Amino acid sequence: MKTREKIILSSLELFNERGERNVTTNHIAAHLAISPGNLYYHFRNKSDIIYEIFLEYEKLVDYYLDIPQDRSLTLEDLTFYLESVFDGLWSYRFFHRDLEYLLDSDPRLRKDYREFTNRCLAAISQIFEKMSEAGIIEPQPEELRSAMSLNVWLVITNWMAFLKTAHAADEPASLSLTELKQGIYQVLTLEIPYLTPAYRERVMELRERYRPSLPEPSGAVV
Amino acid sequence: MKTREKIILSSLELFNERGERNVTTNHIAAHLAISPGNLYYHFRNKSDIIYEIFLEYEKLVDYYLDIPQDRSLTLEDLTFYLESVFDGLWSYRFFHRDLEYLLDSDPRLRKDYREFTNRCLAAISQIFEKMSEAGIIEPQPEELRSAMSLNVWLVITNWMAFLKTAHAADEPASLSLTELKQGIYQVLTLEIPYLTPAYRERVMELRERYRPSLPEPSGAVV
DNA sequence: GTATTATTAGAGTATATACTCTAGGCAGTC
DNA sequence: GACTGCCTAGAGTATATACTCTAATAATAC
Repeated sequence: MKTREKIILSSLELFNERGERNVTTNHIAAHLAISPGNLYYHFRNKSDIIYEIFLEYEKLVDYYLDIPQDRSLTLEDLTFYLESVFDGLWSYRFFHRDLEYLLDSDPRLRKDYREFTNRCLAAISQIFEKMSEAGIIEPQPEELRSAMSLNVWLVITNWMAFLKTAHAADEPASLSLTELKQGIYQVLTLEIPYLTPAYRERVMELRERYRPSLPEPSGAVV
Repeated sequence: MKTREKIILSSLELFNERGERNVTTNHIAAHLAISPGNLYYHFRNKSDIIYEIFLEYEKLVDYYLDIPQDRSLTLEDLTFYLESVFDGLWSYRFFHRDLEYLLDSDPRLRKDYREFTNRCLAAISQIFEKMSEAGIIEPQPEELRSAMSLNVWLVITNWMAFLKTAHAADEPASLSLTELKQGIYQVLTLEIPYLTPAYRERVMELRERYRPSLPEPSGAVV
């Protein structure tokens, strides 16, 4: 593997594990057993590494959220979208953690991320539309659909932060993909009241599959 | 005003403006025109300042979310809760921005914040319960109510990050309390399907008051 | 083989950051 | 007026961090 690629992979790994703020370029070089000079031969600065990682993340999610226009959606499609999005969140989980700082330090990233968000929101809205076409949920006025899509986005992008901060374990790193996917349970909760009678039961079963196992982080009230 | 108190106020101000990560103890001292030594006479370290600020934040929100047990809730109560919570978020807006890092660097804060989250979730759930008692929303099973409460929490705590990252303006600081309160619109969106016929119209009017003015940040799809 | 280009090592640097240390001022009190 | 306790100044420090520079090595082209 090329050094450049190795740098990206290692950076992602370290960022995910320890948080971008806690990972220096020297750490990355040390982790790869290469010299700092070598790292800076391949990347002008830390921001550039992060930007490259973002481009990969963006590509992945755009790929997942490519909604077929020639056919209607099935429940399997919905499951795929949800699973994929949370897989993506997991693989690039450092990103949302320090998002604001990252966008403040790189105007390029800020612009791209803003457009990325808008694409995601449009995709979510489109999924809702096609779900109502498919008779899974009741049709909703445009305005409501777009507000709902935004809520879905907020729940998805904030679910990990919630887990990490509300988690009972004291070790911050102890977070699994399984727990992350309980976010799907939360997203499906948003859709419950809009389900058609024809699909209600099947979606509720789907949702049940992601129910947090006890002790659930949200339930335990002190 | 005592120096100690001035340090807390100035720190909060600077943290909110520039983000905790971009504000050093030296900045704080300089901003107050006191010496670093003086600052460290009053606080052992930066974490201690942040912890004190959190205690104030916690106290404020706990005060806002003190649900009266001897009477039922009105729409005015609901409005008050929503307005207050977003006021609180605004006043301590630096906090959620760097939350994960802050909790990782201070176990005391991690523990307290976890309990704080649980209290908030319990309060939201209680508000839902009392709203159904008051005939504002239809009663829901415990399980659904708790999942909904969590979604409300996720939307509330992530709304500001969304604004800051999806905002069209390039200046990161250009965010107003008014925009922040459009989060109320999003929260009320969550409740729409559960409204009773008796209250539906009034709540929809309330929601309308917080509708984002065009160009709305979420709507403009690229 | 030789010239050229791409890659790498590793020491080094300017700056920043959290925090320390010592000396001293000032207000009250006897 | 000197003692005491609280507060403050400001120079200083150890460490970290992002990044640079030079020289050497490996790969490739001719």
